[in-house]
Amino acid sequence: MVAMPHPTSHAKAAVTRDDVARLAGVSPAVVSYVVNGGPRAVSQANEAKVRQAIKALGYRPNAAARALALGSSEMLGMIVSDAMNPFFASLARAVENAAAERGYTLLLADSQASLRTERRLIKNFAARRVDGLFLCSMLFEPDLMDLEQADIPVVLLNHSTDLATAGSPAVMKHGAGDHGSNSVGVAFQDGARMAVEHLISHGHQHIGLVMGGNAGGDLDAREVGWHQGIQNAGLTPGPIVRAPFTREGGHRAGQELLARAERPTAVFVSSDQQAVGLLCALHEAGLRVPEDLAVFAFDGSPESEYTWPRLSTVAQPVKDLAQTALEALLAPNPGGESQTKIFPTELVLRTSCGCH
Amino acid sequence: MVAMPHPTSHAKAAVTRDDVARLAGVSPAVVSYVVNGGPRAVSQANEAKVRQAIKALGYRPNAAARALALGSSEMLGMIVSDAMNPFFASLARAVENAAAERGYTLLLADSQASLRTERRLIKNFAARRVDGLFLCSMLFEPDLMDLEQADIPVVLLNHSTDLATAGSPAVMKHGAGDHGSNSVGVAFQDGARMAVEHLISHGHQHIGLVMGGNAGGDLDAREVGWHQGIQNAGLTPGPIVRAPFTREGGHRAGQELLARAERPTAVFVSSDQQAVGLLCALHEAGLRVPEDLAVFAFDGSPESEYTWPRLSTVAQPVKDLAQTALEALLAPNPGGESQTKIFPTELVLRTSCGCH
DNA sequence: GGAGCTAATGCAACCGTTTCCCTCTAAATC
DNA sequence: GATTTAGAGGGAAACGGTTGCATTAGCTCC
Repeated sequence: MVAMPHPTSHAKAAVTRDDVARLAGVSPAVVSYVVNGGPRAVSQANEAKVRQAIKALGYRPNAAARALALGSSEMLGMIVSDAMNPFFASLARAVENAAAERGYTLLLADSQASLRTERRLIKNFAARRVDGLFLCSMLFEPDLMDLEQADIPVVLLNHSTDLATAGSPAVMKHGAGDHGSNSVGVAFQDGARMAVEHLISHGHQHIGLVMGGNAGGDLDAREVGWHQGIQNAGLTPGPIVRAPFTREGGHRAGQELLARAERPTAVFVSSDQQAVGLLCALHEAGLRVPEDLAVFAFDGSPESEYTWPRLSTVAQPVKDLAQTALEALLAPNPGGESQTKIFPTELVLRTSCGCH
Repeated sequence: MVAMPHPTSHAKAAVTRDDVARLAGVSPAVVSYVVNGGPRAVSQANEAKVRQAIKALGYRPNAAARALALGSSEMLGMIVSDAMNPFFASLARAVENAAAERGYTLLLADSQASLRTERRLIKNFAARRVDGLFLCSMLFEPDLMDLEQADIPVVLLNHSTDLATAGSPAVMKHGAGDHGSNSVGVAFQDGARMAVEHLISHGHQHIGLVMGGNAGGDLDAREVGWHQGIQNAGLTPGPIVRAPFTREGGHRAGQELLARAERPTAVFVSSDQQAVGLLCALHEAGLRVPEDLAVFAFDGSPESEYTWPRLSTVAQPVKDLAQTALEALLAPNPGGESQTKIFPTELVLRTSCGCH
């Protein structure tokens, strides 16, 4: 009787570079040169033999070994506070595409609005030696110790430390006083102000605000912009309702707004997602949008497009954001000083504000 | 003048296990034992010294080296066809949470409904030696060659190869004739049938269908269920409109539906996302939901909750799906034969169907 | 007091690549 | 024809962990 391999032992050892070398009749180094278009040239004859062996064996280089030797994982991390939010999802997609173009794999993680989770994820990414990290934190001063120690560059995405900046892509240089990481964002304040000005151009005099709360307790630039737009027009601010950055938050904000003694004729809402919830609450109360209450949202996420009515919103240039953030991450600034890049927003006029 | 380190040379080499060992005055092996609660015991005195050294140096084990030595990356991959779809986003979150509980990091990738991208991602995951892969492919027979060669287990998620199966979590054993990977899904057909039966219980006799198209060209089980529900009641099927699984697709489907000569009094829609677009089109045409046209959707994603009117939908048990898929991936079936686990769905009754 | 045991630890091989450095061959130059 | 030179390829040292095996010290038990 012939010795048979154990039936369940289908654990074929992975094909390694040495196997390829053996089959091709060359040294392991040559295989590496071929695979990477390596630092040294290889004769055409050998290159062909190697490629053939690779295909025959189904060889696939081990990324872990490569990362170890190279000191680079060719992975980038990204942490968002809510991956289920269509805006973050679209931002993540843009970043992933940009990264893929440069040969990087994006590790997307969702902190689920929890600081503990965020910290755990940062540690995890640091251990995995990602080559860089995009952070859409809720905190303005996230805990970057682990990253710094591991010497991993970070760019803060969608952070609005912006002070009134007008015009096109602004660049601000910071000193060493800052937390020392680059950040890329949009002009929250400008965008909000423009939205309010647009509502005013529709004749609204009494404009409320539905504002999400950030964990830091800092004043959100969108709120400042809203206020500014109203004051510039010599009007008095309408009611402010604070609620989480969720559909449910927006819904509750809507109910609360309607319970107030005096109802505004228009509201600016700090995110599309909240606006969706708000619209729902408005309809439930039998109100017409925009006739009884006009709505202007913020983000320009895909979900703003097919609500009822369709949401007018302040769109963030997601692709530019992603592209710029990637560049900032891959080419860390020379002087060691951190930069903040701020993009302008664009008004997307649909029906919820009264247009059309 | 004292020699100074070059100002830009802040490239502090990463702290390694050997550094820790040196500082703690023990051998590198002991450090490993402490970090992993390793295979061997360590004296309390030394453990304390090591932990202190780790903290002092900010040591963080290199995951690549660990993966290389261990032969396991402790990463799981997941590919979805559209990460911006709130349903997939919620599924991914559930999977990520389940994986994190077991110490795995989830690599989420978005094939963006492109087969070429899907193939590229699979190759990438195979190279990274993920310990397993969740696949929400659009194809019924995705190209798993790369995975098989790399001996990476796969589970197909949200695939509905289901033949009419009733009742609670069903398990079907397949022979070797199948593609040989496990799959976990929900009873699409049952769910759709239940939705139709519910619409019929509201008195509807003329029920249409808005159906997404899958790439495979196979008949979607939801369509079968819709048909079955109608036939069981002795009714004749309403119009069928086919459109992509997107909001825009749903919107166009709505316009097309209204352009038909005879309008149904209710529709079953194959996904929440399409239903959102459909609602928008209906409102634009001045129709009332559910009075003029009742709508029943499918998925139970978070976005169904705050539409106007709120969507009645067939909810998929996302958490169970994720949990089960993870277990199937981590504990590959013994006999080598693949299993298919199917979960029942649940009707979430809101207002779009006529309830409340 | 020596054999035998256990607990704690150190040594070194291995995981699969990348790449430096050296050797070897063959062609080009004088 | 000898010497230089470039082009190709091989050997082997990292990279930073894990872990089997050997070693040591400190016991107990006869």
